[in-house]
Amino acid sequence: MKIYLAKIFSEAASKLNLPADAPVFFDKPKSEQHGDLATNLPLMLTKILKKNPMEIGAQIVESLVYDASVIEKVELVRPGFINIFFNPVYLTQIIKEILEQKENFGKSDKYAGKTANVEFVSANPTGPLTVGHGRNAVCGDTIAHMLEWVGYDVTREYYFNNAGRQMRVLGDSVRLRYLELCGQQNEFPEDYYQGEYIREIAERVKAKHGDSLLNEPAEGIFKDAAESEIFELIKQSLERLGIKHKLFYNENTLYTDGRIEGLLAKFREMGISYEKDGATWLKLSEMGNDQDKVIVKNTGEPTYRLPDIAYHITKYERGYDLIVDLFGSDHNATYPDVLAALKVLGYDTDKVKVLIHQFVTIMQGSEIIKMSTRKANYITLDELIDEAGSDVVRFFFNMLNLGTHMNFDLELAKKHSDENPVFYLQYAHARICSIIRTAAETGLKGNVQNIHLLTEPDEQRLIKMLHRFAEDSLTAAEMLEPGRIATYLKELAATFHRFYVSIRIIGSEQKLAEARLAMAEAVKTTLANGLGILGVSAPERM
RNA sequence: GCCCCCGUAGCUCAGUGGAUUAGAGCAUUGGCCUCCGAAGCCAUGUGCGCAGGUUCGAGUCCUGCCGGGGGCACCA
Repeated sequence: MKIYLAKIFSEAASKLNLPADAPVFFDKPKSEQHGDLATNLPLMLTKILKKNPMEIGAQIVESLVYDASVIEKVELVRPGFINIFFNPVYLTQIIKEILEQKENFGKSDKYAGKTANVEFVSANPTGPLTVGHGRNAVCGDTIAHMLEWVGYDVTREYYFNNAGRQMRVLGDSVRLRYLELCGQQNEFPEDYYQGEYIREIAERVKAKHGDSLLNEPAEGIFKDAAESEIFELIKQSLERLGIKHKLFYNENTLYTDGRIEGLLAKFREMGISYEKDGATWLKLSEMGNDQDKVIVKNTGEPTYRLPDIAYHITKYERGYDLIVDLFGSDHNATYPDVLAALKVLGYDTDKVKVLIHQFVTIMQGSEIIKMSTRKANYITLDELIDEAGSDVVRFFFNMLNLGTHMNFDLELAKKHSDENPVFYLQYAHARICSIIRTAAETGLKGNVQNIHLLTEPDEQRLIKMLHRFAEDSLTAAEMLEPGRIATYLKELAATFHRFYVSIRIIGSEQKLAEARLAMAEAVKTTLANGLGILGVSAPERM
């Protein structure tokens, strides 16, 4: 649609000898009276041509050559907008397209042949996933879906670290609980993992090994048991939300395959690292960042920055066209270091999109719940799924833009009533399914032969919504914003519900009824496709 | 002290520099089912944190301030 407009406008522009690079930009006007699409081109050209915008507009409109079966009317209004009205009959053709393309309707092949890597969740296996991780998990998966929707071949990846201090403490936490179970009282440090799941792991270790591990160090059996059990829990939680990573990348492999050493050598060779106080520093201040940072501690252990850089290099080497990292806002200070280093090393950092989602504030009633894995003060993602269900959880996280500081209302999420926004969409889908069932009983079936009859305002509004799907889902993918899909679907559902109450399908004149039913099926398909991107089910009945 | 994010209706949030009139949902109040599913529809509102600036035009861009969240470790 916009492509066609761009074409006829550029033809007009060349006739008028207007600058070819003029910013032709079409926009959906807020008011229906202003047409279906509008451009402010005359206003934009005022500056360049130093002429009255209305004069420029008049010339453009005069030179426009368009097909009357596509565009019904073009009008110029003050102070310098050109409004375009589409031909209603032409618009109805979309219904035919949708019913032919079915689950593929709205997809784009714009990025076909490209590959993308989406790294998300990436929580270390120190405890069950919390509601806070839920946002990252759901949005990451939806972003991956969106990229697939527009043609990318996507690798969903989970990066984790099973070495380091956190994991030692975890192993030792299990060890101490085990000793307790064996009758050896001990002081359980406050900064150890307090969660009940630690005891459960210790119980299973004891069931398997009895008292034989009294002198076993934390690092071995205890840590390994904790890691594998917790990782299983995490994978199960994710699976309940329909999330499956293709690759779990262990930070440790970066050490065993020599990448860390190699990278350090490279930094030395390039003269961008130096030794001070027994530690190795990276000259980030020379790369435009605030200050130099330590990459190897005086204990000889690297800080997270070094493996992070090495890890991203592996992503480049694996040849992705797009690299997406989704982090919580607690990481917002770390990624600039990594990007700066990559840039100095000669990598194209434009390929990397670092997305930061803001934290989730959990509200239970009016009470704010502060969460901490260490203190075992949290609501797990599993508990939330138990109570609210996967669809609600996915929709809640998907319906907000990443930058929004989210207030997650547990009470609302648990309510299976009209207060819960996800049901609004699912209901529209189920309602259409019901209509189709009822119609079938009387032998009525959708038919695209007569869709040109759909010219009522409520029908046209709905048809125009259908036109927006492909474009809106492409924009959502390019902007990496799941919330846009949800916003679109809410509008589509609302438009359908309004149509439903004002216009009858079954019971109207046969040809009209068939056309309307075909349109309803198109809406159903579009809703299902959109919900599919979000990972939310489209039920036939509720 | 510095950096990132946010501030839109009572509440949760949309809003890609444009048009007399800034939108949804929930909550409130009042209507709508002998008729395709009322988990729906219609009606109901003194709202863009404050102050400047850029622009023909600012919720949207810039600066400052106020308020909230997250960071600024030889923790990840």
